[in-house]
Amino acid sequence: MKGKATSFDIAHRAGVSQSTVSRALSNSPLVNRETRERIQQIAKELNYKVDKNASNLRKQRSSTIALLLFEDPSTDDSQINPFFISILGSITKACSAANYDLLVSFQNLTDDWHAEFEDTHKADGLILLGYGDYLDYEAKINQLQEQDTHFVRWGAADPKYPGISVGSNNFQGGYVVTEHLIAQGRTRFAFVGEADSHAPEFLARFQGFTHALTQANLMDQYFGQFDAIFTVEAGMEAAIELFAEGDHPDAIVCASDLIALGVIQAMRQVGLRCPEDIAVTGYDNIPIAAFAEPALTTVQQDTKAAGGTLVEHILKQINNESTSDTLIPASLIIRDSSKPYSKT
Amino acid sequence: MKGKATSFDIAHRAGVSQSTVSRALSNSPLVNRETRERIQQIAKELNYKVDKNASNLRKQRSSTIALLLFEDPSTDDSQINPFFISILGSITKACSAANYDLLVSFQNLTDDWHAEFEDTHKADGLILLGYGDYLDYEAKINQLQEQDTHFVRWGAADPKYPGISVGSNNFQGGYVVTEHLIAQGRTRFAFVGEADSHAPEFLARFQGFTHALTQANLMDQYFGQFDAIFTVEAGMEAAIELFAEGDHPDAIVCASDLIALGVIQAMRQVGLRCPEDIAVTGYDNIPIAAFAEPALTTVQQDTKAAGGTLVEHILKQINNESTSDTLIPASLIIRDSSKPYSKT
DNA sequence: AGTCTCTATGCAATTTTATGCAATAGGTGA
DNA sequence: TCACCTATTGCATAAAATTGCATAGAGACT
Repeated sequence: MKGKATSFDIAHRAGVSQSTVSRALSNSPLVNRETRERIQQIAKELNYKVDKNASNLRKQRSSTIALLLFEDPSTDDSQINPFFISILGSITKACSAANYDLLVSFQNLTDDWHAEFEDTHKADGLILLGYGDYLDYEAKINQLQEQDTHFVRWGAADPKYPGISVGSNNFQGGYVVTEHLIAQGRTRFAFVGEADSHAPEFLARFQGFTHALTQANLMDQYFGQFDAIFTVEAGMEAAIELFAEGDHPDAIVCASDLIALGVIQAMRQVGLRCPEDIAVTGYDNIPIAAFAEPALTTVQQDTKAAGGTLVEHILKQINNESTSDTLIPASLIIRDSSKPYSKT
Repeated sequence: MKGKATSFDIAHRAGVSQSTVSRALSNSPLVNRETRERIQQIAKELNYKVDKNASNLRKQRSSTIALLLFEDPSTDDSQINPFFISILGSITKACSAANYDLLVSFQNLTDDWHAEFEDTHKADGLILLGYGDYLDYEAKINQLQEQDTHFVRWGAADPKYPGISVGSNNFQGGYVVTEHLIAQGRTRFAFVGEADSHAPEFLARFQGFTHALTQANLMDQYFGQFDAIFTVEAGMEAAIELFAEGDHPDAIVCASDLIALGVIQAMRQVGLRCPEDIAVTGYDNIPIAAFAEPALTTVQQDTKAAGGTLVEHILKQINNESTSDTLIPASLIIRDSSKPYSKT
């Protein structure tokens, strides 16, 4: 047999028309059960698979969604934020559960990605993943909206950007972990992590943090906030800067696990013990967190729900159902690094 | 304007035929420069993009490659092997550099993925990523070969499987790290990591390890090999088993960084110091390795070259050029966890 | 018997682009 | 002037599937 079999080949063998084959293979009730089974049998024998391009062209939909991952161009491939990886896993699974394919693209920011996927009919919708704030990001999001492209952003709802977003409740996460430390008897707090509009996630965690302190009347003992991007290295540097002040806090809330590990590393270098001298908490619950020394108290984002919700929202948009911004609750994971004084 | 513009719309505006538009947009020398520029100008104004499905259908190729990631189904989404993630990054970049799209799919092993992509014309070729040894894996690889599907496997060349493979030189990696430890004065070695056909990568590292020991005449002092899958937890458990023997080695070569971190953790629990009592090495150079306590000596696989080479091989196959198995050299990264006795 | 209904199937149009072949125009050389 | 060449453009078709509409045949009811 030359080349792949087409629906015409099957039609010929089954002695029916090609349209009947098409219907039979999509389990249409319009075709008699016996005929349908016979056709499906022949299709199996010939190893027939429907041609996605022809099918998509006719149907004017691709059953594919595109995942665009925006990363700080300064970080190299191996430095991809572990949280995004985890969410990528759950997105692929949610897609395949819905019988959608997934196109993945790491964007560098110069491309005209805004038209690259839906306009070409490569994908029916876009998932935008990454920490916001890029060159032209806002302008391109606006253009997506104008073009009626289906898209969902990962991140907090933000009036600056149009369209729907799905995000983790970073405010609540920052709040509960701080509340936990307060309950453990800590009183003098510092926060390590950028807390400005360039990193809205970190900012929200910081705001949850200060909200908890304010509620507990601990703002008068507040030690300060120290910038750090999401790496171990940045955490170490920030901690060194923090300790340079002579005095030190008794609890450090970090905006990510990697930062926390860096902070603990720096503490070890200056002879401070965790949690005896300073309790330290992270954020993300990366695989290593449970096995760090000490085991790291952290906040876990529900990546499974995140991926599933993102896909769900995109599918709803494709089907012209309405959606709205969604916040996914985060959960506190208590380990040794936040143990109270009394336990030492 | 209703719907997206097609090449007919442009033809109409430009007062030429649709075929001329098609040629002009692909920069064909068959069309007059002035006409071509006029057409491209109009296309830009109308925000026209070629319909990928129609184009693919006509051309009978998709300019897409599919990445199939096989993972142990027992691990959850967040446990994806960091090495694969890193390679994923370089694959996406290599693809976009070659103007190919990338479909990503995490396979559970029951699907008939072997026909799911190229037979449907969703992709022109397949990259198979993951540790081998799955249900029906061999049978399906054979079927791919029979169907003349273009594919490249990640992993060592293995006569059991047909087709081309690209892999990291794990034998050499295991060899150089062991050689390094020997040069540091270590003599009594243990290996932690599975070393059987279920984990061919680990096995090759182990074989490089024993080769170095044999060459240095240290096999009579060989302490033993202890099974562990690639997690921190498995490393801890293996180490506990190892220490249960009463005696201990002075160097432990681990099959992955996470295992090594688990081993160091277990050492700390039984009061053994690294590197003073036992030198420990990892494999993969994950982001945390440089900041572990002590900083971990490890072997780095060149993921950038890996992704690029995988893509290159697939593209060659698609263009009917010949390719052959490729081994990518690994490089040793020396840090504190392998310091010699004398330094203590 | 005539008509009506219902089911199953076939026919033909449609989706958009790429491309082999034909055609046209304008110029050149004999 | 005719034949021919070259450069450009248009025509028609093919790629493989989906789907609205038409219709054949069977059975039912009047």
